[in-house]
Amino acid sequence: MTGIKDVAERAGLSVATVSRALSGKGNVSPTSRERARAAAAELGFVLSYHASSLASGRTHNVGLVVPSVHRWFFSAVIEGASAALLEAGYDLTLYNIGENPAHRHSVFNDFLLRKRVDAVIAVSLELSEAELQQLHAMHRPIVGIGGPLPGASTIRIDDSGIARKATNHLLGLGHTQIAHITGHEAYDQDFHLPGTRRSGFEEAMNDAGCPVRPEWIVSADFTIEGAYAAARQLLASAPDRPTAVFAASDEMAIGTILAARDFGLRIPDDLSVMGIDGHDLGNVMGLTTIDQDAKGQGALAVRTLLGAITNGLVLEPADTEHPTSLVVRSSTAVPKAGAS
Amino acid sequence: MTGIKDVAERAGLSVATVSRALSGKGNVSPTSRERARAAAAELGFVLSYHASSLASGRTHNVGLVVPSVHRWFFSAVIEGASAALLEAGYDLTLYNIGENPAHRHSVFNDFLLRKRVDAVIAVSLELSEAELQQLHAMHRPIVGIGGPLPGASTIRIDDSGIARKATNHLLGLGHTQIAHITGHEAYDQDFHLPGTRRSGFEEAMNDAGCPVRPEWIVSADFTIEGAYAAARQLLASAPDRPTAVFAASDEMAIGTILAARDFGLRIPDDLSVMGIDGHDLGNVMGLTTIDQDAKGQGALAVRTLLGAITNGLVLEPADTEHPTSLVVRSSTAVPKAGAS
DNA sequence: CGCGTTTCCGCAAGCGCTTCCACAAGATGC
DNA sequence: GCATCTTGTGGAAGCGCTTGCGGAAACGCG
Repeated sequence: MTGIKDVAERAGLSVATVSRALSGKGNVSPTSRERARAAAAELGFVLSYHASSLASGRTHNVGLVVPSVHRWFFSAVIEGASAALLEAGYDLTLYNIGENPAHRHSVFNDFLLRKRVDAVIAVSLELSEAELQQLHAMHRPIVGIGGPLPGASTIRIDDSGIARKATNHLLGLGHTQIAHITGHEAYDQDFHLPGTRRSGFEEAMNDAGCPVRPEWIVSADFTIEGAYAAARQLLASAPDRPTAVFAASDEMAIGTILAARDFGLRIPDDLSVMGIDGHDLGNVMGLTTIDQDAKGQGALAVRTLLGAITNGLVLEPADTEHPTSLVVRSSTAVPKAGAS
Repeated sequence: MTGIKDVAERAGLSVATVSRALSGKGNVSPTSRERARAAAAELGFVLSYHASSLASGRTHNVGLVVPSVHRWFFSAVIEGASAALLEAGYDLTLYNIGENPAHRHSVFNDFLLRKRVDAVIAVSLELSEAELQQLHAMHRPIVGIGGPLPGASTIRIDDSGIARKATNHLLGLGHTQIAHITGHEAYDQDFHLPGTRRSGFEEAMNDAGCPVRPEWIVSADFTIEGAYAAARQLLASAPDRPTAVFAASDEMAIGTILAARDFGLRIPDDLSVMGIDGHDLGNVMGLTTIDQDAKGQGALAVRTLLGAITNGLVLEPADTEHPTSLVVRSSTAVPKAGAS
């Protein structure tokens, strides 16, 4: 294997100068810099990042902790973060927690402590006291996405506001009989997200003077499958059916649409449906939604961290609100005349 | 930061012995081993993997190169691989190539050569000569999934066989008017996968004495959206419509089902649809499919690589065929009497 | 032209581990 | 009884870089 020594020899420079030339730090004359570059290129030399990390303390590697890689939000964040990191020359180490508690435990008590990452992005994770402590014990910048993360900077969206905005969209079309699909309570304990969106919904309804019917608030697990089942129950009773459904996520909105079709309901004629997210399938499904730009959130997290790393300053815990946008497609419309 | 030196001091042992005790290699008396462990635990000590890698040449890190993290197959492979790696104490570095050619270039010419990974898993990537060369220049074990990878071990499924199996399922139900949704030619150049599945389809049709109608073979880009558009065209002409569609992937089958619904076609009464994959949505959509266990393939790739790493032997290029299974759900049925 | 600055560069000391080697005991063989 | 293994341990030499330090060369200024 060719090392920096070989490059130095070939370039007729010292190892130190080659190191500085290639990393761009320190004063190196343009001539030497060019010679170092040329020699490295000719030899196909690429720095050993282990050695580099060991010597410099910088790993050029960011850890990304996610609860799952399958669900839309997480894969979108990964996509956004990975592109931004690649661009910056950083590696991305993925820690996919999954369902297994043992895995979760080892990620926090082992993997993250290996001093292999310069920074950590944690996505939608509600951490225990102990986990939080381990995280901070790394003494590395941390950014949380999609959930609170005490002591760390977070990127979030205005969940309550967008729920109001979504509900107002339906109200504005003339709907008054609106159901809401929220997340299970278990999720609420973690991220408070279902509850926040739900209260946004209720506020908007109250402001409009529309009663919120408790039996029209059903919960699911944020997946298409789960919402499909929940929506089937909601839509089962023909005479007493909402004219619109606001789901707390696009995946649940899609499940609702699938369920509606099973009952022969036409979207949006018989039922308007909207969600929150900006899911890729939204386009095919004609889903009206509020786009939260998950990719952008991932990229922003990376920019935040890299800024902190290169400035060497400790990341001040701060909340950044990420913008969202209403995307109107064909799943929402004025309620059919005659529908109550 | 506490280092191995502190542990050694606390345990009353030499650094060398502590290293051996913690790694489990070399001869260490049970007493010393226990003392080392205890001291490490008390200090909350976790090895610096940089230093460890530098000294030992082993990184405890595997690189996973994927074209995208969004599409089902890739995220399933990631999920499977990540769990298996976590289990083994290995880190997973994710290289998401994406659409950007510059990213692709830097992954192969830069990132992978940083000597940070012990092995590489490449998923569904058709590599150029140069990329292949860079990959092999790492001198690390490589496993390919979902596509050929010259000079490396690969894990694959019997594409032709499962296409025949799928087609035979439809034929067995009594369908003769079967359409096929294949992948675009561009994909064929890469993975040969669409072509292989397509010929499996054609073989089965020929064997059954059913004519293959060229206008009933349409292509899409393997996504739900793409197949949705393609299927709309396919299904547009009411009088002359297939009674069944076999899509080369579940995502495309789902797109087909969505399109069929737009035309008021009932699944499976008016149209049987099946795919290949084992997509999570298959359940909700009632999709008959051939499950290829992508997670299992990811896990198998990891096991193969770890075996090679720990045995220190070069991985003999070998093809492993991963088993698949027919999953019959509600999207396929005997064709309606009266349909041609 | 001399002197203080600045720029560029090489030396060498690490970064925090692993592992080769040597060595001291205790175990074993004849 | 002595020679020979085996086992457990510590010393020390790296692994392949980065970077502080000091010297040499180039520069600016009166």
